Amino acid sequence: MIAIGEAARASGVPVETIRYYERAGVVAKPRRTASGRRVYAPEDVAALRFIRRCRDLGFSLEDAVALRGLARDPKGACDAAGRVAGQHRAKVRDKIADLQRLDAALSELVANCDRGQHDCPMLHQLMAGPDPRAKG
Amino acid sequence: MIAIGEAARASGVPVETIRYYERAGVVAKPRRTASGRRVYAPEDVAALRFIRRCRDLGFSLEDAVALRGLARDPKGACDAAGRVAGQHRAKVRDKIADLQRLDAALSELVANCDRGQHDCPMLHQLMAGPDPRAKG
DNA sequence: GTTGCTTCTGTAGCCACTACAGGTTGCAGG
DNA sequence: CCTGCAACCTGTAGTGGCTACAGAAGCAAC
Repeated sequence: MIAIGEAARASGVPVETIRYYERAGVVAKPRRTASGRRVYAPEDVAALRFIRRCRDLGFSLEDAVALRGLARDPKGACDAAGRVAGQHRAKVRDKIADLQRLDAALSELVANCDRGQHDCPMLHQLMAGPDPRAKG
Repeated sequence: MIAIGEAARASGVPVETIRYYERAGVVAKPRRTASGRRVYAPEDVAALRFIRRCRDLGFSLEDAVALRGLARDPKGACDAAGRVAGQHRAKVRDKIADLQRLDAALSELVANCDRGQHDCPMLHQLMAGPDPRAKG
């Protein structure tokens, strides 16, 4: 039974974020002392740590809550968890691909730059580049 | 001299976003008709298109505004623009690296999953994984 | 004149926090 | 017992870059 500051240290979740999680319904409301201070049991700390690990892996809070639910459920949780993680990984890979396209486009633009030219080819490209329809 | 809807079509920036850009000081306030409707000149549309291309390349609005300023300035703009773009590309690459680490971690976790096991190794890992100090 | 599209202002919501302001509690030292 | 200070409390506003309304008004065509 520890205070919020110690729970923060033990879970790796900042104090303000713990309170935010409580407000947002991500974790259960902990008990309080007579004076109104939050008091955390070991399982509350475990929940916070679980959420933090999910967040470190890029899962949304919604996914994190779902995974936490699955972790309690002994039946068929592995399949479901695998599906959640698989979908998340697919999104991560999509984003990597997007960023790699961005990197390539930026590299092409920057390549002809920074040589002190009169007319900047990058700025020219930005002014006259792809038309609105070709957005992708 | 066109209305906002046509400016949106011509620039590829949605109407609501154009108004948001105006509020946020990203683009200059356009003239108005007697009844208060916004009226856009070709150079206003060009500015919107410029901002949109910057956004498509992942630049922040702040960078987009800076680049637009440089595009007007004939002196030394290329160097400065190259620096802005170079820094942005570095951030993009950092993010790619982050996401690739995420992808690897997720792949490892998912690998032993989705086989209908009794105890899900991924959920176990999330419950007992890296401690709060080893956050990176 | 009336239908229906466009435009107007203003505000709230998204995500996941983060950072206050302004007050209370708890504990240690003197 | 008093002082001082850290930790805690609630509530609210801000971040970025939109997006989505509500409710009113203008404008063109039939």
